[in-house]
Amino acid sequence: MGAEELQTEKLIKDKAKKLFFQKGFLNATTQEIADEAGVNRALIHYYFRSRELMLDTILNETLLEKKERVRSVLSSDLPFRKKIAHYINALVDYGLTYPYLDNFIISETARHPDKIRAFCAKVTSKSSDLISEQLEAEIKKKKLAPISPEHFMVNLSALCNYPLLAKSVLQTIHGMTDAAYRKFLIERKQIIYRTIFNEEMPD
Amino acid sequence: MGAEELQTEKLIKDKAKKLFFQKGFLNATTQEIADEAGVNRALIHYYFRSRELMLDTILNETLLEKKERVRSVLSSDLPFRKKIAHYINALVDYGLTYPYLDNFIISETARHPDKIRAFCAKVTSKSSDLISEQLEAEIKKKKLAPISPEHFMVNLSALCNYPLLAKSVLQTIHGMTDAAYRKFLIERKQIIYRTIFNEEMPD
DNA sequence: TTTGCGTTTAACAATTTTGTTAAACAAAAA
DNA sequence: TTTTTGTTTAACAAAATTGTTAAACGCAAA
Repeated sequence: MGAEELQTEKLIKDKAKKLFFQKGFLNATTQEIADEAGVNRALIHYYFRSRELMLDTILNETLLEKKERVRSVLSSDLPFRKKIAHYINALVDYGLTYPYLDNFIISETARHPDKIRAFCAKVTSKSSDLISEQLEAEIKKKKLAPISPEHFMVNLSALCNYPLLAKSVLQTIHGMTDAAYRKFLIERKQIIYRTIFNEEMPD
Repeated sequence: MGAEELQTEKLIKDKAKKLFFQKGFLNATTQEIADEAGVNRALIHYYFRSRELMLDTILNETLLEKKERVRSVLSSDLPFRKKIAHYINALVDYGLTYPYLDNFIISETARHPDKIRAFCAKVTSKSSDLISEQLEAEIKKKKLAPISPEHFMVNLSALCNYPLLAKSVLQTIHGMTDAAYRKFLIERKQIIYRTIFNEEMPD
């Protein structure tokens, strides 16, 4: 296998990720992907056999990458609030590169419910488990109002991910440029922390 | 025009809404819609001319309906916190019937950015405007930490809508049945209110 | 009854999209 | 140089999807 193979294979995957996860073109055709990568459409079948297998491949890669980032934050031995601050940062930053990733997963799993289990095993190693002990401790110390780990994590995911998903809509409603929306999302890191903890975010 | 026409036209629209907004089949074909409605596929073209025009129609209807519900809550003369409680209720309840509506809009607007303006004009009459005065008053009275109306509304939308969008994923991660997830969503109404206001939700 | 009109269907046509294959090509090995 | 191996392309085939049309159907009015 020459170096070219790895290059073009990666090129195709990168361009596909761009179309699906960055631009949100959930129905991008093999032709559009090939055009984006500047190669012949047949190459997609040469490297991945079928459109579906290519989707599985890039989703797999991306989920594993995201999972690794998230896991390393949540399983670190930082104090609880610092850990959550890092988590918010990681989630929003990752979302800035692939804002439509969740959207893709949602529509993909709606069509192929059988794939959900496999996907979920990759996306989150039940992140609520990773923080449940520390969360309970906080609650016991009366530093936080009682809340289940599940609701706590869903709150966090929602606050971080939704504004990324809904980018085009929110941006239009509030009349923001791309730059302004980016700034809005960065601002949100603090907002989210404050919403969860009712205090300023540490750095 | 006979009563039949209105019946089948509505039947087709209802079944299409079910496929797109309830089941999340973003790529449902005209054939699938026809099958779901138990009619010949050509009827879709008879009533709506093309697949795209039908999508525009059902999305229009649904957004207007949702907008009306939301607007009537936010423009009522209830006290602020009661109003927000109603809003959370309305949003989650509506989401329970059409969990994938946002998802549909997101992917549709990603493909056809020109349509965003039209959609947004229907979905929200800048809901942040409807509450900004009351919000500022709350903040001035020190009953709430300072936050912009935009961030406040995005927080609310995120907390309400994301768990609906991500239903299949969250349900699988936490191993919930449909009934359990529904219960989880109902619970969330209180959770969301508490997350925003740090106090129990009134009824 | 039959005429007319809106509704529904089946069959067809056109387009889009995916998947296949044989040949051209390039670079390294014999 | 020739061969081999892997890469890329163009052309073709097959399938899926949308859109069109003429005819059948059902029912109400003449």
